[in-house]
Amino acid sequence: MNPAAPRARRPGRPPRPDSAAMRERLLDTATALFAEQGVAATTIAHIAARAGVTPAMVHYYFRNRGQLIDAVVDERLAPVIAHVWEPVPADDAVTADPAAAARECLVLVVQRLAHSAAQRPWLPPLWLHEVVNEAGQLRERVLRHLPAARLHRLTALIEQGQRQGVIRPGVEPRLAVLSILGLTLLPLATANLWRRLWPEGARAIDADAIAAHALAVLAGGLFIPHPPGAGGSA
Amino acid sequence: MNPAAPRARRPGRPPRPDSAAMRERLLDTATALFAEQGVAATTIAHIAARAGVTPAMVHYYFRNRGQLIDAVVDERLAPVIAHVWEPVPADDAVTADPAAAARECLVLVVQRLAHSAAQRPWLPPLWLHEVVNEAGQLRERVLRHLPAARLHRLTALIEQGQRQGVIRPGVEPRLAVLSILGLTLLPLATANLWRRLWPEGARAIDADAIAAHALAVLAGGLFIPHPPGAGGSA
Amino acid sequence: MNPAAPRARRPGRPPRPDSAAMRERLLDTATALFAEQGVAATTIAHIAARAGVTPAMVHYYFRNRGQLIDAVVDERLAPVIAHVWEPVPADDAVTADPAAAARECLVLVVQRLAHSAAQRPWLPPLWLHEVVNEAGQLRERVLRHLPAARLHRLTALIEQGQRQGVIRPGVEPRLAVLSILGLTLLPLATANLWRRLWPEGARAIDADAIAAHALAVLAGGLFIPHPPGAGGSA
Amino acid sequence: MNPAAPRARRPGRPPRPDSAAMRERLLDTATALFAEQGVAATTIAHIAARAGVTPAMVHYYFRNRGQLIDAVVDERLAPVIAHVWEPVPADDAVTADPAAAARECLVLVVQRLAHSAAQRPWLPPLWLHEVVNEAGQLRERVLRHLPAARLHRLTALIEQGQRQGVIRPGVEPRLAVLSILGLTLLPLATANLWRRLWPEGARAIDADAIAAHALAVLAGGLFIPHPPGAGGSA
DNA sequence: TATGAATGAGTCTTCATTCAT
DNA sequence: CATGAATGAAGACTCATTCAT
Repeated sequence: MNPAAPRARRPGRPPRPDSAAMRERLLDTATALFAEQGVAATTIAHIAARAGVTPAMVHYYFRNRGQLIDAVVDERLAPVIAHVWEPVPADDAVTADPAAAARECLVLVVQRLAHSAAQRPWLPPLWLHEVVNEAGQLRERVLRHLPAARLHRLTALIEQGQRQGVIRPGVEPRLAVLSILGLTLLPLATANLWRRLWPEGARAIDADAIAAHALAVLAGGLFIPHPPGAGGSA
Repeated sequence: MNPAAPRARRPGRPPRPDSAAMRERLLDTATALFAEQGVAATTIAHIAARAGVTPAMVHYYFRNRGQLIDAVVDERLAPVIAHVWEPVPADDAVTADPAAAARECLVLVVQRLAHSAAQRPWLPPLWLHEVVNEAGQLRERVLRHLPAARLHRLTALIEQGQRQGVIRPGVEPRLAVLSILGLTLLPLATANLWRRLWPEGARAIDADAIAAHALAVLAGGLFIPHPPGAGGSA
Repeated sequence: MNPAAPRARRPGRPPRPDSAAMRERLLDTATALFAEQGVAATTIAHIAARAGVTPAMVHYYFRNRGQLIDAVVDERLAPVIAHVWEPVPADDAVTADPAAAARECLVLVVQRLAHSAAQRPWLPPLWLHEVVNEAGQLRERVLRHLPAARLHRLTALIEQGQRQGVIRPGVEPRLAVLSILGLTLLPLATANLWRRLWPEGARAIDADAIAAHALAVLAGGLFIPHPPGAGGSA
Repeated sequence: MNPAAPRARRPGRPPRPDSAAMRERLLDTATALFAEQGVAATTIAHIAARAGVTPAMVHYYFRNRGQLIDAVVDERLAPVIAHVWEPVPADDAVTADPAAAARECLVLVVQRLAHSAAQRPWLPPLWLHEVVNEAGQLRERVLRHLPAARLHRLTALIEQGQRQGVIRPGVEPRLAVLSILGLTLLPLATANLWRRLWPEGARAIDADAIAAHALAVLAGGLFIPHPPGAGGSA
């Protein structure tokens, strides 16, 4: 992350900056721009300009636009996805207390998500872009990297907990995963947008705060049940 | 060099009825395509082709790309935004039971959101696009239409409720609005994407189901507090 | 053929020169350049420049390079091919004197070929290019326009004549068609090249001379049989 | 600014044996590709790829594209041209029977041509390409290697024969050379193209067959003069 | 009201070529 | 001897926009 260094060189001819490093740099630049502007709106020339190289060089490292996008997915997005969902077991082992297991996964996933996003500012916007945009250029490529087994597992845990009566009946288990994403990625992606709506002086809302809020809502909702006897919600 | 001048219609007199209908048609087409493909990826030619007219005609009705986008925001997005948040009072009147008021607003907003989205499939994707995309072409224009006062009001209600001890302490009031959006728009926008992940036969997840789930989570979280009377969650 | 006219206009904005005429002009220009430089070496920009328009306009009339090439084949080459070979009957009717019929066809075809080439200087080079170049960009497209039935017919006539003993035994009927082309197109295509090899003052070799020479050779070869009555040659 | 200077090998000393072999290999590859695809359509990268080396290496052996083309002409085409026309004497010695001399040359030239082409499949297409293409990249370079004296000599022989009344009057002496080329190179270059037009089973037309046919036509034309007393042809 | 014709600017991509190693 | 890295120039093609009709 020392963007100045490579460019501070004499205009003449910079020393060969170790090919692999250049590749990584281009990949970082592309990922960041994809997140900032959207994939469709990001041209090769943009990426090259920000990385301080010629457009032809981007083609030199990534034969064409499609392969550049592939590389971003495979080498940037996929690893994070794998990391975030890793706490959810992929197998179908029977569990005595599925709700407890689910809650545990949930906490870890949300924390990893928030942590990853804090380090990789491109993650939330890029994800929302692709999850959302029907014609998103990363969508199909990202889908191949979704840990379907783990997502199913988490859904199943919640379903079982619901049958045991420890997961709220109004909850739709299949939406649980989306709720996690919605409660974390959307705030993370728009943090500096919504900040405008509140007085500047206010305490900032960082990734930890977002994770805490998401976990609080997921765990117990916004409202505290009416003291004695009263049920939960609408 | 004021390119609009020579052919500008006088502002008062709208084109004849047919013409107005055509305008609406183009606007609908543009909105739909923006939602499907993203604004950046949608060309004037696309819109014209789908509407069965020439590209030149799109320019005839909307002097240029920018004004077309403006029109989409002003005449399609803005009204829905206004409608959805209308249940939240814009004034700062003091309320005895802010949490109850918040809960009421919340229910209505989520329902209106789900209902609007059910009728306007372009709403969720378009919204997520703009909220998210740092350089989204609708972003700034949409921001001008956000009912800041109402959003502040809802936030304030929750804040007050929290001070009264009836809103869960872990909750960050300023994220409440985002939680609403995240729990509804994300599932709505990706309904047919996530559907792929679950067996086909399963009960479909429609707008009502999404609203119900969102409300359940917002109201009481996923989990039912263990022993009767005991506190909520972590 | 008044290339100056359309371009003599004020640089400002030429009147709309009747779209169909413009298309023809571009087609002519493309055909000429293809013949002069080869298809592969002719860029859209070349064509546009020579026609005095912008490259974008060539794309306006011919969606892309492929369709431009198609148009050249379909609207320029194909008609000439059809015209040249029209004298050869396409059917398989039995003929009493096949050699006489063949000779008749041959004369007409060579004359039409020479005549067409005289009017369309692009014909010989373009043809040789495509017939020859294994990867010629017109090749496959031209092949679809070859009057296979007529070519077969001419071959058959010569074969029959050969069986009757009135066509020289050394002749390979299937090469007859190629001999026609070789004896006419090659000289036609290279007229101004070979001209350099001979003194300038000499009598020019025009299309008629080439046709006459080709017919003489085809009919009786270069040499006159030695003694009256004796056989032909080696 | 003489880019060649810094690395130019001294002209005298060739690189070591291996290196010379590589040069030959590259030359062969280039020649073959030029014939297959045309010079304009053949990139350095193509040549390198087929030869299994890097594009940079092609530049290493042939400073630039132009010199590679020069080498192809000088080291591949020129020797064949010289060999083919060698039977025609270059001097202007007086001959008693010019027609007989011409016929002798003709037979040898056609045979050498066919034989050379059989061994070097690139010869006919490459030749036709260059002879034909007004802007052919080999044209000017090949012209310098044409044995003008010999071609003139052959033309002169035929002219003399014609004055002696033993060469058919319809024949144009200056087209004789072209007739030779047209009757051999065109069939040779398009053998496998025209093959498609005839039933697969038929006897193949190889270089010998083409030579025989060409000689038959050149010697006596297609048709056998009408038996008694009759003159030649049309 | 509507559109066909036309274009400048910009996109992705390829290619010949150079140079340090 | 050989090549990976890098680039300027150019090619095909697209697009928003204009304008005369």
